[in-house]
Amino acid sequence: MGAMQHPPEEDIVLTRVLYALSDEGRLAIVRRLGAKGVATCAELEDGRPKSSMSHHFRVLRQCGVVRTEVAGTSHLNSLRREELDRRFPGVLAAILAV
Amino acid sequence: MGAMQHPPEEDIVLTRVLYALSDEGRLAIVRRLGAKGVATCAELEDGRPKSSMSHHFRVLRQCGVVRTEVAGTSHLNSLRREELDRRFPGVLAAILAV
DNA sequence: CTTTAAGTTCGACATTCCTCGAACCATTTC
DNA sequence: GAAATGGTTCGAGGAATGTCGAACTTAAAG
Repeated sequence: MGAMQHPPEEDIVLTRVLYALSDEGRLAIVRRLGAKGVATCAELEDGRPKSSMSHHFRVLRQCGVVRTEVAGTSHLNSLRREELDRRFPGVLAAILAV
Repeated sequence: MGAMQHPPEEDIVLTRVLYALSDEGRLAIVRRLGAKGVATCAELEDGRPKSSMSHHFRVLRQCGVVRTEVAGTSHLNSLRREELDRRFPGVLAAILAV
């Protein structure tokens, strides 16, 4: 199960990113991810069932906000900061700064 | 029909703003509004029917992105830049800069 | 090899949302 | 006053989304 679906940098669409971040739960995930740097799905679940978390991570992945690397049975998630900042300078930073 | 529904500055919620801007049509409206400063609904319709435009303007209004002042039969729309920038510094600017 | 842990996928249900026509309301204009 | 203008509101249809349980997959551990 190697390659998670990550859009290439140039295919990242602003409205999709904004949509992904318009969900409180997902924004919370992104904030904590921004603070921790890297985290597994399990570390960020907040009482929500695994299937819900998986859904949110997929949304974040498909829109290009999060990168997921498989490490054994765990998935290591991190923000695609550089790519996002090149494509939409300042957007993620401004949102995370709130 | 005086008072359009505008949330006070402190009630503006980031996720709602992001959601409002996650629609291509609405983001286009906001961009053109940012460029023109003030515009009536009719000026920004882009082939879409009036009811659709009205819907989008209401979404933008309710989340605090747009302010609408009634002037006769026309509605003058503008961005709530200062309020948004106080509440979420840099967010709107970064998005509009893309 | 069996069990366990970490996530994903599938399916169902409820909710929300977008789109657009039709009817409706003020305000200005003739 | 009547017609025209600029928007809003209502309602319906259809698409997308979030939530969550259940079953499944893969890798590590025993």
